Amino acid sequence: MATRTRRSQRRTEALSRERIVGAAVELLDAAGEGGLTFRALTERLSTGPGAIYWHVANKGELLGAATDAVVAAALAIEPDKSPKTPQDEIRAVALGLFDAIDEHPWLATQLSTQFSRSPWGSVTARIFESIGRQICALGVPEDNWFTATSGLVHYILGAAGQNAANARVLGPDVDRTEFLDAVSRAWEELDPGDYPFTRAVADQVRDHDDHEQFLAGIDLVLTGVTALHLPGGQADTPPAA
Amino acid sequence: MATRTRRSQRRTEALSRERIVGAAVELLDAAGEGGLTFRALTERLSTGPGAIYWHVANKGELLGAATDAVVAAALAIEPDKSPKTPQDEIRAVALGLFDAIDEHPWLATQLSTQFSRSPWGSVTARIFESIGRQICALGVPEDNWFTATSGLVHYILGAAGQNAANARVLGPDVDRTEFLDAVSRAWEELDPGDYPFTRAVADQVRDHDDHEQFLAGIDLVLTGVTALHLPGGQADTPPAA
DNA sequence: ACCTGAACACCGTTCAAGT
DNA sequence: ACCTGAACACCGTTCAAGT
Repeated sequence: MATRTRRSQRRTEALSRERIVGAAVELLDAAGEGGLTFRALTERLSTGPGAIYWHVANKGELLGAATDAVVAAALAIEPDKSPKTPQDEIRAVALGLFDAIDEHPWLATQLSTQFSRSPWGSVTARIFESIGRQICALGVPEDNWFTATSGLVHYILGAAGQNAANARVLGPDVDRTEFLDAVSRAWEELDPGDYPFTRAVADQVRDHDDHEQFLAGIDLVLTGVTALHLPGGQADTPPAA
Repeated sequence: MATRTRRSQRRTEALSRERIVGAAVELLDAAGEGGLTFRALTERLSTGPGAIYWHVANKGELLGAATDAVVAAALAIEPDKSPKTPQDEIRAVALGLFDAIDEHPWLATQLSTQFSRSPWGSVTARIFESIGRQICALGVPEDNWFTATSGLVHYILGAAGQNAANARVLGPDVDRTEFLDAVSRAWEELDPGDYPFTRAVADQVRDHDDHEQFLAGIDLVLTGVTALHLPGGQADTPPAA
């Protein structure tokens, strides 16, 4: 408690939507979803709630704007190292999102919510589009475009979100290997009768690299995507009888 | 407004954790995450907040218990029609979750949260385990068990969640095809320069069957899972150069 | 046009007190 | 052991009033 937040704000600096969104991101980063409060926001910006409501419709819109800002920055990084395969392009976008969610764990929930509330609005549309284009470039037949793209996006968001959540379960400074060790031990103590699989998989958790694990999942889905339209593989012909 | 909730409660019936969880599920179903309130709960059960806190530690625990109850019911349905392939088994579990989330949309957020907060606790562990066993039965090499299983689980939760959210975007009685039509049209009106892919995929959205689409995604991942360990396919050997 | 800040209707949670 | 209900510290949001 009594954590001094910076008072550096020149109170003369004009209030703007951007400044509000920036402060919102800072609060979310510092204390998660619960940290974004109109009281905290007014204190940090040294104004009253009315001032904020003049620039922003409500808390929901503010959350959306914060999400937009962070994701847009993450997707914009990519410079133009020209010759890349569609797979590499997909991995780059996926890793960009993975790292953004890792830095801003609140993004995971927010993106899922926003993605489902209005898929064609704002950021989520850009994510869908950028993955979709590569699916298309991969030579996937048009019938499978939608399935393949949304499959990938769901995996990316889900896996990245879980990783971020794992990272924050304990304090920010807990040793990663120490934490994974604890998880692994917890799994190993499960009832052997009820959880044989989870127990067997326990040490795979212990020493896995986050990025590697994440990319392995991407490749898994990509393998499925490309295998589907090879001779003998149709969407309606499941992988085995 | 002024929606009459049932007053049928015999006030003499003893308060119990089960009865509280049951009421919580009803409130969540009726009005979503925001509908679960200690005031609403006390009214429905005709008690005070103190009584509820005697049976339940806090709101988080109550949400967890509600999630547990609903998912356990969904996974328990499966009778023993004996001979099934692992794929069929996976599809059955996936569809069970899909339908449960469709009936109780709040489950999506809740499961993701719970899944990441403590993967080894309660329901999420059971989901992971039941999918994992089939992955194992599929002959996937042990190295890929964890990746394959969590990939599938993420897809299932993500896709089911999005479907449920879509279903509730408009009122519960809006025609499905009418809604999909609106989405499709919205996509078609996107900027052709920025969103060529999304526009191209717009009519695939218009006439898709939810279950079919969902299962196609499952098969896509399953194809990847099984293809990985065929001759020539290793986890570290991405689907194309 | 932009900002102030008191006020409103909520929320989760606690706790002395009852039975 | 189980329940009551007033009270506390918080929310998001509004709005008359100022500049």
